[in-house]
Amino acid sequence: MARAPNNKEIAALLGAIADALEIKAEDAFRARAFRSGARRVETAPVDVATTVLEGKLDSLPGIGTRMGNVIADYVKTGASPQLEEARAGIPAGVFELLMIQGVGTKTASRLFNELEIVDVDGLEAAAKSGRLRQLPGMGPKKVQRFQEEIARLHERRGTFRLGDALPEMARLLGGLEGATGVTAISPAGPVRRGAATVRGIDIVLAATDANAVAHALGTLAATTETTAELVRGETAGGIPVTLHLATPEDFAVTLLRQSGSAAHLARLESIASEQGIDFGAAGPLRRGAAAVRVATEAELYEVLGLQFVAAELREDRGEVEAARAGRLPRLVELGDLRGDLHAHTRWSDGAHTIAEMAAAARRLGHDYLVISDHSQSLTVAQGLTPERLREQRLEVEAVDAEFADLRLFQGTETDILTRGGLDFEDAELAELDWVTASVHTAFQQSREAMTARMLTAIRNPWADSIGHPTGRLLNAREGYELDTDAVFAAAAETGTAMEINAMPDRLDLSDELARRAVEMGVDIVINTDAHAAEQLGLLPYGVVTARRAGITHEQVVNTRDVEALREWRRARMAKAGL
DNA sequence: GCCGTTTTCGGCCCGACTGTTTTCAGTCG
Repeated sequence: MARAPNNKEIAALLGAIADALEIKAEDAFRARAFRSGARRVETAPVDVATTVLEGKLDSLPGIGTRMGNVIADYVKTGASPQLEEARAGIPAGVFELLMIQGVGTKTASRLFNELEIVDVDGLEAAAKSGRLRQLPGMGPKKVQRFQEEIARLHERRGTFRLGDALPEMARLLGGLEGATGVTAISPAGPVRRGAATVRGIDIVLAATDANAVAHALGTLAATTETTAELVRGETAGGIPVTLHLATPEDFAVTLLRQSGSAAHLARLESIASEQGIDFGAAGPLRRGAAAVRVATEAELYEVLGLQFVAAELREDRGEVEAARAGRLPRLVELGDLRGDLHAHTRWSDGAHTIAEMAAAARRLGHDYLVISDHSQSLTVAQGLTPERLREQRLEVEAVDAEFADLRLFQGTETDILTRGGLDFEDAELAELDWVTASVHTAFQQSREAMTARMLTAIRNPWADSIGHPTGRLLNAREGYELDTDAVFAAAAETGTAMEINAMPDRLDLSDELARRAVEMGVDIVINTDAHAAEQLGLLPYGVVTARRAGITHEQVVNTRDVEALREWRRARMAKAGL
């Protein structure tokens, strides 16, 4: 590991050891110690790697000498002999079973020990054959749920989150741009379009020498194939990489072709053919025998009689028609955002202090930052009681006074309770500058119950916005069942904003739901939900999602400056009768 | 494995929810 693992990664290690120990079921208390250690590390108010290396274990309750050594080994070498030891004797596929929602270590252990199931495929077969029902406690609903979950697992096999692919893309671009003979380089494919999950990384290069490019890629990733037109490889994290080579003359058209999507390109092709232009599979566009040369993608769209279509829009969701009619809007850009309305601190489950978060927001050039820690019902995140909320206000005000050019506001990310109530009294909410309301519990409620719960929250006059409205975790958990149209209709009526949560493991609202929301007249907020200072820098993921939804800066509440933001809120409250 | 001692062992233990039960086991945030 090039850099020291962060708390989340260390927590994942301790959790993985706990998994292995629980599956072995030899010493439940030892397993529990690792489990609680993982939890403590995840919510530790300090950088655990540093703390352990400095020998300051005393400041980490639940982490003793032995677990300290586990962490130290991992931090120093990037590997964990203790994890290997704990896993010894259990097939790797058994741990894959834990990725299925509803399968914990107890079930995985029984599947392995009693049914000799060693991987997801084995579980699928046992579910299908009915053999699974032999296990006591394994009723029809569980079997059906497992089958649904396995189907989802198959779907996302080979897909990677944008949050994992984009940093790799940036690293590759940096390493390739100086390679011999490379005169132009650009991101392409679904990563360029900002898709929430992708199957690979595509890059287009104007380059003369495929072998030189392959050599350069070899220093950055494992190269697997080289031809005159492309070089393939795979990153250390297993993400397939394709480098598409073009001549300098054909760079723009190759970039367009390799940026996709297939559906968007098919629409362009048919427009081109109306004009007697052959799109072709490679090389320049042709009109009859003559090559149609274009220097940029913008020129290419112009030749076709279209406005330039931003890469994020190229999904054939009406953008071609809009481009033809000259109706494409100017999409929201990162530079339009003036602040972040959703961030956590050590007061609940964040890693940094209010002052550290404020300093990071200032470095990003934000005009304002809302401190929005969890509310008391979320005990696992050390949510704030009304008393602690009042105490926190003093600290927010004190830190705010230290920053001349950043306004610090106190908000909350209040839980939406199971019946839709918020986790603070009206009088307490009235003291806050911004209220985000989010669902964190009882995800399994029926569609009707969840929709009613959400509508109640939206109609609460104190709720300014709904955080991560569907609760999805990319490649990990489906969102809860929800009638999103009913939710958006209510939000449009009350003026409650819907969040595009920029956390790369959420991107919630999705691009498609965000598009639907603005069509229905809902205002959008783009927030990071940062739990650490560096995560305040994740706003671009939210912006790209908003752009895919065709959203403009007017539709995003936090493109407003402090005064206009206050005005937006006053207007919303007035409408709510406050 | 951690902790706190009645100081080197013995106790440790989230709560809501679901599905399968008929009083509870397992999962999960």
